[in-house]
Amino acid sequence: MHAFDVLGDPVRRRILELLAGGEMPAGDVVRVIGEEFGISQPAVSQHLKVLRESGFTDMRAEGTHRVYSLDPEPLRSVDEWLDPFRRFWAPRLDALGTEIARGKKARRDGATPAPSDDEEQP
Amino acid sequence: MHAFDVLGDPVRRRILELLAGGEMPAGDVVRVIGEEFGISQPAVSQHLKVLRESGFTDMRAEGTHRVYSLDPEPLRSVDEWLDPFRRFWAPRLDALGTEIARGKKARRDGATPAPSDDEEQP
DNA sequence: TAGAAGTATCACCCTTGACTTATATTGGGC
DNA sequence: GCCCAATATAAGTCAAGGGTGATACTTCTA
Repeated sequence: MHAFDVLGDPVRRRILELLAGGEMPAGDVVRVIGEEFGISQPAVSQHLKVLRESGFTDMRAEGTHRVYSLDPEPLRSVDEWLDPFRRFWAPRLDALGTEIARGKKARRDGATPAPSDDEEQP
Repeated sequence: MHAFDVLGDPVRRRILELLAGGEMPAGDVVRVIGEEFGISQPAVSQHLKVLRESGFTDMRAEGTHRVYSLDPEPLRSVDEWLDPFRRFWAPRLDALGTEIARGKKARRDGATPAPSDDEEQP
């Protein structure tokens, strides 16, 4: 399952938000999510499974408890996917000068400004 | 449809990448996506509809053509949703812009980017 | 005005995924 | 050793969404 599919479900997004606050046993997740979304223990368990298998969480056993924690890797990938778009709303971040220069130059040359990535110029 | 659901589809993600390179008539999108994914014109048109209705794109008519362009707002929301998680992979969230600039500079200077954070100081 | 190009919409099929209830599994305490 | 608590898995239902071919709509052009 692709990272964006995983994040497509509001329950899973909420679970990740919970885990961003620190590790948590499955039971606690079930309780909170159960209250907030009105779904059963198996439903939550299945969401935890998806998160686990897609790499969003780590899990360790502690007695009969399963303690879940956030693994940021997939979120980081999502963040990276956003990179080429970021220039649309974060003009001052990163290589703005370069981008503007290229855009102006391209326009001067009669081309459509290229979007793709940032390389620096001489 | 929630932004993350929209992004859950690889075809739609690809269309957004295309539009990040500049506005494009539906026909061009159909051609490129058709080649890359092997799906029909109606399929692409339906994806464009989803993108339009969920705010990811703007559209204007130009004769019989429909010219699509990127609207960054929803992607920006996604980016914001990531904020609370960024501390897991971005050192010094409080100065993110600065950090990115510094990283770029370091790379330009020929330094190998360190895998772990926290090796530089103010 | 007819016809073609460009695009959207319709009606339908099929798969996928998010639930449910019931049950299996495993560890701790008595 | 038993039983309960904590969690996972199984089996089944249902709705949503993505695909297709057919068709409608609109605007240029001959």
